[in-house]
Amino acid sequence: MEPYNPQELEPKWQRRWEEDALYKSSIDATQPKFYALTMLPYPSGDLHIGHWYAMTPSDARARFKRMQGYNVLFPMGFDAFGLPAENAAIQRAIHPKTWTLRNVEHEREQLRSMGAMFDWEREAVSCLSGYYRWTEWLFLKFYEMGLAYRKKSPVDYCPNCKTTLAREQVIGEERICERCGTPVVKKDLAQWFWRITKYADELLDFSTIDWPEKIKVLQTNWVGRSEGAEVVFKVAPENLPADAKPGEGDLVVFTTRPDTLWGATFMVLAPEHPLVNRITTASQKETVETYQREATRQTEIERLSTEKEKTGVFTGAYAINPVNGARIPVWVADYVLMTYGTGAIMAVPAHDERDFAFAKKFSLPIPVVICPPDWHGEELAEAYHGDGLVVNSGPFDGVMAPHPAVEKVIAWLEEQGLGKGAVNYRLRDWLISRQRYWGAPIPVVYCDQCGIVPVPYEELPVLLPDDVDFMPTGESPLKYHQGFLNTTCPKCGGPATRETDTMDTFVCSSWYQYAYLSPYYKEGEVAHADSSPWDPAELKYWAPVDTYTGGAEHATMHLIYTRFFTKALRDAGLLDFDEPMLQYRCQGIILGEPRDGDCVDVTGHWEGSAFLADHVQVISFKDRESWPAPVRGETRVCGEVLDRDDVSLKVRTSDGAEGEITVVQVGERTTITEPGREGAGSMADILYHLEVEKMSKSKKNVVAPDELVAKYGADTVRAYLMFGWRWELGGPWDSKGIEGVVRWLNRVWALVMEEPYRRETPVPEAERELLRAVHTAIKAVTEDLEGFSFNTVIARLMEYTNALGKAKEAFWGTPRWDEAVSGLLLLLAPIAPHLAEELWSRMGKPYSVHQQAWPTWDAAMLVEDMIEIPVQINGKVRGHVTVAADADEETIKAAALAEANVKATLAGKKIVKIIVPRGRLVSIVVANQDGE
RNA sequence: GGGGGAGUGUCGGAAUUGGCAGACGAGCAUGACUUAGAAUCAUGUGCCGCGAGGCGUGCGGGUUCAAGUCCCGCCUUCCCCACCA
Repeated sequence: MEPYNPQELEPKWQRRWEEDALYKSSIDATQPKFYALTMLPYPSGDLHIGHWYAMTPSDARARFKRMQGYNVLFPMGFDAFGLPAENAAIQRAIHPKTWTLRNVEHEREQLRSMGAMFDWEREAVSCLSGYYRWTEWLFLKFYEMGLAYRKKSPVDYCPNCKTTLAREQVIGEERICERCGTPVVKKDLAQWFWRITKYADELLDFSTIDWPEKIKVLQTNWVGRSEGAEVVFKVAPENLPADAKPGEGDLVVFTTRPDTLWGATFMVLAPEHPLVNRITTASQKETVETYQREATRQTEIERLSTEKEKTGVFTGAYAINPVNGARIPVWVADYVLMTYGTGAIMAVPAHDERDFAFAKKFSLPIPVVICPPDWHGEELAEAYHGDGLVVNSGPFDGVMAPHPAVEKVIAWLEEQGLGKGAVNYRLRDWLISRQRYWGAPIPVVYCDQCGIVPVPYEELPVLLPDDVDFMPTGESPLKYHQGFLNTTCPKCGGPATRETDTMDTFVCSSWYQYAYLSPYYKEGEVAHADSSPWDPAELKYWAPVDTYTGGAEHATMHLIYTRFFTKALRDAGLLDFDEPMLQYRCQGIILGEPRDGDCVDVTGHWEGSAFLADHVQVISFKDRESWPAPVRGETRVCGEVLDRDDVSLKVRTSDGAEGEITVVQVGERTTITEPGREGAGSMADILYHLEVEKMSKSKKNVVAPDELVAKYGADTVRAYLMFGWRWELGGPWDSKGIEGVVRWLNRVWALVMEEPYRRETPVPEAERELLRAVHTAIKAVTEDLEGFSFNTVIARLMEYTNALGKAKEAFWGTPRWDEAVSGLLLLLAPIAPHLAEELWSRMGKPYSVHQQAWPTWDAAMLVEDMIEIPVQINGKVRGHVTVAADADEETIKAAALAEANVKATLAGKKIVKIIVPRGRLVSIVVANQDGE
């Protein structure tokens, strides 16, 4: 038999499919459309196994949909603007464009080797002017709509990336940069923002989309809507400066619990609150100013202190509680944030834990909660949980809190003119300015006469100049490019300067799903305000995306931005739906495989507790069988490397769980050799012991898909990535597990290619069984592909392959066999497209397997004639009986009671009842003779 | 502190949504074919026990004829948010 040779047949079919434009997608009104999309890669130079893990199941599903009769669009492109290109330019004197396009070229080839059904005619690369002129166009549109504005404010700045970041791109408590992990600092800068907050409420509505619960929760928390009231407290008149304007003393606070207003005993302002300096009394001035300075510095330094002891100072001023006229002190404290609510709070120490802690520390009044004497246990318990009846609150005593007390108090505040119902969000407007070169220019000009002037639509694109000098500091070269910088004002014709900031790359990827529909639309033609960035006919047919797949790490970045974009584009009249992706599913992450370290055999001598090495001999972890036994001797140390840095090795110098560890110092004069390796080795080449960790180049635990494809073929890699893990969870790579898939695909090959040595005569029962296996497989594979359960898809296909292996001797050469094997190949086509195509053609079937209809199952074929059902006695299985599948309950009961082991177990027991649920199981309940 | 995942053999993971726990693989063991190995094929493989049998889905309760699955109370772990008023 000719062996299965994926290295030969995969490129062959890839060429054929391309020649025949098999995956070209075009509008066809007679067919239902299906827009399948998977997140596009950033062209960093090499696709890693994670890209394959994300993309191949998505491809399999797109292929499945196509066979089901949908007109499928499955495009691919590159998110090609971004910092790494610019850093490469600085480090290696290569232009970002050259670097990027070279990487695109390479990754495109890698993607082709996957054998995916990407429609390359629709490829879009975001750094090309044909693409980014529409990104600029959209900026102008948003500006026109009032969705883009420029504002000076304290913003997050990454000192390493040398640029500002959006709130979403600052991660965690350490407030580190999403890209490089450097802690960000605050800077006061004039920046461009997009008014995503306008859509805050709409972003909370997921009712029309099928997205994972996890992502919906993440986005909901990110938007952080809270309902409550704004209440106006007035600063005591004597604390206001003489030049105070009317209304200046109004201190607006936001609270979610207006029903606790009567319990407010003091107020707290954020240190940055504008009123602080106006109301602080002369005697408190110095204290307050010192505190403000410290608070500013605190936000700039890392705020890592886990012990968050409350700090604050008294302003000397008082305010009047509007609901009861109480005169309460106004404090300044950094636990109140200027960026949330109004930067001022009323403090209710009886109700709020933080207020309580603050009041206690500074001896501020804490009112005692008084329970009415007639409260019972239940009411007290509720009060303990924050629920209860309102007390000491004027007109609201006796009302149930928090509801309906909150609503009643809000209505009352509005009636009295003291406040109003209000909603607050955690979501901030999206800061899109980046102080870097490699991004889409912000199409705006600054004129001394006219101020901010948008570049006219007709003048787009504002091109990134190629002839720029990159600074080692990373500072944008656009600032020094006179040709780019100096321009004339489109309004008055006078001299003006261009905006040198570029847009966040997340802007480019916020609309790429529409860019694919007609890439670089109308390139070379002049655009106008009423143009469209895409072909309206394509949009009408394909959009929105039906199924989107990609990493969950984008939950509060790309995935929220693109929803915002779609809503804004809808309001601009550019499209007529509300959500970009109707269904979204996310995959997990493939982590590095745990491994032993290399073994080192070191000669040297001891100096104190450290062993100084003269010579290090490395024995690779791959040759574990030939490792010498661990040693810790006077002049020799030997064992597995557990860890490594530039100058030392941690070596495990004893067997067993305890693991004695010896530190080996490696100096200038130490020589390192490895058998089979030319020349002197270096510390960086020594592999150290790894637990499960993320893949990274420095740990040398990266799995390269190209190598796997070269060794096993793309179909095997595809199938293994679908089989090895629950797709949505991911997990550590297992280099042995792939062998199971190799064996399977070889069995599939042999199934079609190898005549059986032995023949059997088919019996009718075997034929029914074969048919049942076909239809069972069709049903399971169809349902599991639909439900993104890729690992069980493969398991079911393996089972089916095994069943065919058993049937082969009896059915080889018969129409039944042909039918059964064809079924397997059709089900296999989305998973292993090359192998399926090859075997399909070798069976003499018409090209192409990918243009065949997906098989359907017949429910009648799934029914078995005889079934084996378990018999339980008091919940334990005591035997099995085989009965006709359609046997009635009485027949089944009789069969069960006649079964030998059941009979034996029942001896001397009294049957209480017998249950036969759905005819699939017999459950007998017995009691002992003595009635127990 | 708040929110959301996850916890099943040695490992990856299955379990018509309450119905025989461990599908499908990996690994391991034994056997066949080989001078030998690799490959392949066959068989076995949750744990304890020679056996009958008992015990088993993070832990403790509960509901039920029947619980990995439902309810109550915990533990561990990962992720997100966090002086958010």
